[in-house]
Amino acid sequence: METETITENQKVRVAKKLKKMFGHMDRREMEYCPIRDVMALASDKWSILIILYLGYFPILRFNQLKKKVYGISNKVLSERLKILEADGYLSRQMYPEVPIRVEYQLTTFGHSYLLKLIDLSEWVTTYSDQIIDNRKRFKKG
Amino acid sequence: METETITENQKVRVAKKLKKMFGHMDRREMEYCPIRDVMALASDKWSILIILYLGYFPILRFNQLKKKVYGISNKVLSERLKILEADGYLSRQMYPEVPIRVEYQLTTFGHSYLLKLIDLSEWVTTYSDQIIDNRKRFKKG
DNA sequence: CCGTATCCCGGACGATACTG
DNA sequence: CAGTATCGTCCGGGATACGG
Repeated sequence: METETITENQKVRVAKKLKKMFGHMDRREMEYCPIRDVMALASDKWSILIILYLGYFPILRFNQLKKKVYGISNKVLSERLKILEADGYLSRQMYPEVPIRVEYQLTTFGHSYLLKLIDLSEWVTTYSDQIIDNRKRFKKG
Repeated sequence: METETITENQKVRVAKKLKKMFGHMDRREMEYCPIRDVMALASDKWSILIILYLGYFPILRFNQLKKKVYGISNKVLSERLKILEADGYLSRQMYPEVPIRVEYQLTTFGHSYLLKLIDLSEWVTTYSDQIIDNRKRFKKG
């Protein structure tokens, strides 16, 4: 399992993108930072899992999500859902039946984010064995 | 600023990828989860910023990084660097001069990860205004 | 200069109980 | 069923000082 080497062409494009991004970050320095204030809220382990599961199962209810996202507590799940809803990644539909029913699903915007998240997750799952291995070798030597 | 709609073709590819990923995650359920155990360690706000800065400035010393990654403390920076080094994203080169000099840079592996991270960060910076806006409207209504 | 060591605090998180 | 409320815990993370 070998990581592809980076071509010069890629390097140039990367440099350009970074330049643009850092320009963006500098301009509003101290005001707000997209990475800290936006990305961090949707790229923690819980949020990622929630979004991926909603990508896989288009509609999920609260307790279904709770079962899928193993180990999450009521409180944290409810908090995360509220944040993700507020930021526009997912929608919440409540049916005032008895017992009550609430359904969550990704918005169009959330689907767009899902694509990016899948790319990243794919990369990570592909290389996770290698990373675990790196970790072990680092510990030893 | 409109989010592109998702084509049927994309949906199918997404479903396939997710199926593969979740299969991967289920198979080792309880043993370890790539998202939790690998991705989460390299996708928190500090790690992202460290890696992006090392993408922009190929070589950085400890205190240079500390200045760039605004607000990070000695302790956290040193912890994150150790994790990122252990997992293979970056290398640490020490020159036993007086005063000592230590240089950090991305490995080839780290560059490969950087590409994915840039994609995500680009998406986020592109839509961050919209997200902030979503957030405000949610608060009001 | 590059960190580690220490101390301390606030906030994140888990568990549980409870309500509409 | 879908959460909220409450409480206790724990640890991430900030500040400072110091050692190699």
